[in-house]
Amino acid sequence: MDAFFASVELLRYPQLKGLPVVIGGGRRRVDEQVLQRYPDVPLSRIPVEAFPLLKDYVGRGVITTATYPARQFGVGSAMGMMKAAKLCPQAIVLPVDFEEVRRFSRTFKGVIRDIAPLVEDRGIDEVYIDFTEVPGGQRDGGRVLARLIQKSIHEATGLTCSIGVAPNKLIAKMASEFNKPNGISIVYPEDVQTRIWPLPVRKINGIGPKSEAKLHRLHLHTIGDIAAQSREWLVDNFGQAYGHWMHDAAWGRDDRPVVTESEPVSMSRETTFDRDLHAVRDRAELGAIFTDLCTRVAEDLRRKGYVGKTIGIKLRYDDFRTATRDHTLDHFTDDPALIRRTAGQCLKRVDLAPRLRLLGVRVGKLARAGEVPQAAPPAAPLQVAEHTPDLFQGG
DNA sequence: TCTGGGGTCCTAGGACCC
DNA sequence: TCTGGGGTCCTAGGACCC
Repeated sequence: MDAFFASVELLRYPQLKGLPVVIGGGRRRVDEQVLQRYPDVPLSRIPVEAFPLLKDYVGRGVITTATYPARQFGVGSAMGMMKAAKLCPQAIVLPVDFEEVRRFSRTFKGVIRDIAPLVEDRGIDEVYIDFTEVPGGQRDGGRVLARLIQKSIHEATGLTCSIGVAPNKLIAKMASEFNKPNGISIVYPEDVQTRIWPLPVRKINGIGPKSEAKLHRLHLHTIGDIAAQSREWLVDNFGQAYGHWMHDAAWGRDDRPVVTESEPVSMSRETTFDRDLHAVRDRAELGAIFTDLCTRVAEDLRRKGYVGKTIGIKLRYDDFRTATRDHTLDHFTDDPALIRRTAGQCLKRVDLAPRLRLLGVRVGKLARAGEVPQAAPPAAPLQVAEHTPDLFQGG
């Protein structure tokens, strides 16, 4: 989907079309205060001047999506709001409305499944679609079906998307970016040398900032540069698994199937604080946040019908270092109190001297609630000795 | 003025078992 | 008396993706 989060907001506020708009930020919903000044005005009639600007933003958020006009200023996904404010202070800022975005996500995926049933979820705004057996899926290299999907999504949602059609997922993903927004791009196997090799290495889905930097140090900049290396050389420099994968990727080889169903591996909740907190000095505040995170993961588990065995915590220190600890129980649970107690024990195994900027709670080793061997004993006997208050509790 | 939140997968060492 | 070899699980960290 093209600039998905932003496009969803533009449906509500069409008066912002053509303007630089960024979506993102933390919990400071500046917009609500501003927009509440117009209680009886339809959303689409609220004057543009009333919307909050990036230059007035305060907080630790990052940008989730920027409209194309905003991107002209160099702002984009994952950029800190404060940095973006320097590049484009006049941009309008809106918070993420997850419920609304999820609603549109379900709608567009439903439209696609009605046309082509083999769909793999790739997050809220992306899917892989297997065209192979869809009637008409081969006409004009897939362009006819791609157009039909675009048209159907637009009719159902008013939103545009970009589609890449290729022999495999790896190339299709790259192709989908060739004609953004509202574009279609067909890449045939014989096009790899002319259309893929000139691209920067970072365009390969699976090469991130770290690998890019290492490739640059080795004087490899384009995908063609990687393809020119021997498999052995890549294995020597990047290890067995990654080296082989990189060689295949550079040659456009990818045999991963489109996976239509999958089970979750873990569920987690985490939060970055407005200001860094100290385990001792801000104990009460941290304790409340910690308990809330545990409660929310437990709610997520119950709502979705899962139980988990491994309870973990995640801390981020003021210098951005991350620490994780986890503990595997001998039975499955979705009990918030047990999650809280177990996570509390994990807390005792990390350094709590530096200030913290983030706290998270994770439950892994999931199983469907109905399919575990035996029901979790409600008052599971976590050893009495272990059941001493953790740092965020008591007193 | 740094850098969200929710995920997956991989690696590597150690425990433990046969 | 000198250290096998394979497998699985647990834990911590990290790369990467949307």
